[in-house]
Amino acid sequence: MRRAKIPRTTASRLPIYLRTLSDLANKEVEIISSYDLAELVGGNPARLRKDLSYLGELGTRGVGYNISHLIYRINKSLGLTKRWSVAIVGMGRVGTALVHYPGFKISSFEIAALFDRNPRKVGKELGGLTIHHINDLTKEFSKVGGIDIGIITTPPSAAQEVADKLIEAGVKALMNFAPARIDVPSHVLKRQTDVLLDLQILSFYLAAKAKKAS
Amino acid sequence: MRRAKIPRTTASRLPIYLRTLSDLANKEVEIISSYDLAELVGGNPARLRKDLSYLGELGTRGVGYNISHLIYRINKSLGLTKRWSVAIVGMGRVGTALVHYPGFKISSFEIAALFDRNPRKVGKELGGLTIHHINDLTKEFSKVGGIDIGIITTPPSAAQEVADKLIEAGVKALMNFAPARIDVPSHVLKRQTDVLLDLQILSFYLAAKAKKAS
DNA sequence: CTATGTGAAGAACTTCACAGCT
DNA sequence: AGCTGTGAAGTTCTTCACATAG
Repeated sequence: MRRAKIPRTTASRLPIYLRTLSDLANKEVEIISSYDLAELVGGNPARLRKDLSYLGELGTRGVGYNISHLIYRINKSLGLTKRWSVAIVGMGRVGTALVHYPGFKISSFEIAALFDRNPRKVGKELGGLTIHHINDLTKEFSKVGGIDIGIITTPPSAAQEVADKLIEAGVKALMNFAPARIDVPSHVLKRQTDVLLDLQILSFYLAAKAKKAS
Repeated sequence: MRRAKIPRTTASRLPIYLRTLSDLANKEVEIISSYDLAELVGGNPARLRKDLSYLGELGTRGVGYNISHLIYRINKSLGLTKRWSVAIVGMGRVGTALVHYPGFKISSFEIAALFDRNPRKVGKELGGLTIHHINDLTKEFSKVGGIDIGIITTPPSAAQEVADKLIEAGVKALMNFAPARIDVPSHVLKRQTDVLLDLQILSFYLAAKAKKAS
């Protein structure tokens, strides 16, 4: 009865499907075919159907997919029916931008604690939360009943140290915005985000295209 | 004489190699083996060698790779020997954070123009640049001699409109930070960045692990 | 007749394992 | 002897094409 496990490539596309489907739901669309949805998300309809088939038989032959049902099932597969607690460390411009990111409000992710090393920032309020000192990480974590995900928005030089502290305090996953590689034990999940790396990939394709044209 | 074209997966790893190699160069390391470098970037040494082999025969058998030579060649393959002009549209928290991101200073990307729609922001200075009104996009572009890459940091509702304007003004690539899908003609490159999508992917693996443990 | 679900074919990527240089 | 470069094997992902269901 249990389905084969979801491939990594599929998992990374599910959030994109989810966003597009939510947009459609807001426009009161109820049903969509794999062809139309593939067009919207950019991809091949067969791949889309196969992706969705990993979650179960969600469509109706001859008709298409019921959007709200699809949203429900993707949410479930992504583990978004649970609420995840998030802590942000580093209240510079990036950390502050994250706190004010409106997307969080309607998401499954709840920003539950903020930290910084700078004594001038500690004690200040931001988005309804008080900024605490990094050294109080463990203490504050237990106050809010544990943190699932740590987001690192410190300067690169502090990233590894902060990662170690977050892991010691019990986070299960890290999202690193600092432009520095961090090492984590294998039981901790990690994702790295960096504008510069993304721009460099763009540059690669830009340069390739320029060369082909010449 | 010409090498086979570089696979997409390789292209997306080259920036990571580049960062690690630069760190090593700063520590005065001169030579590294595929084994040691693979360990640092996280990956299989054979894959690393194959990746690098697409750029040419860069190593010395029995010895390893010369780091500064490798940096030079990766830079070249990524098109980073050229300078790319970047415009940022949307001077909210994310746009502002980008302007102050120190990584740009030593990169091949030069922020050449800033735009916003809000009349209260237009005319202000930010990181040595004046913020212009979106309607002056084309005018300002020609002043700075053209823009290669447009970065969108507006609210989602404005993203498509801004994308259209940027493309009309001649950008060849877009990087979209707004949590909205944008449509671009096939001759324009596009990359999407969104914390929420990344967190949802993390959530998927977190949930999968939790299920396995139970 | 329409659109899904999916084996099977095909393409892309990874890893192995060893020949080939230094 | 040591480490790269790379065919070949192995794995994963994508796309095709059609049986199947409504």
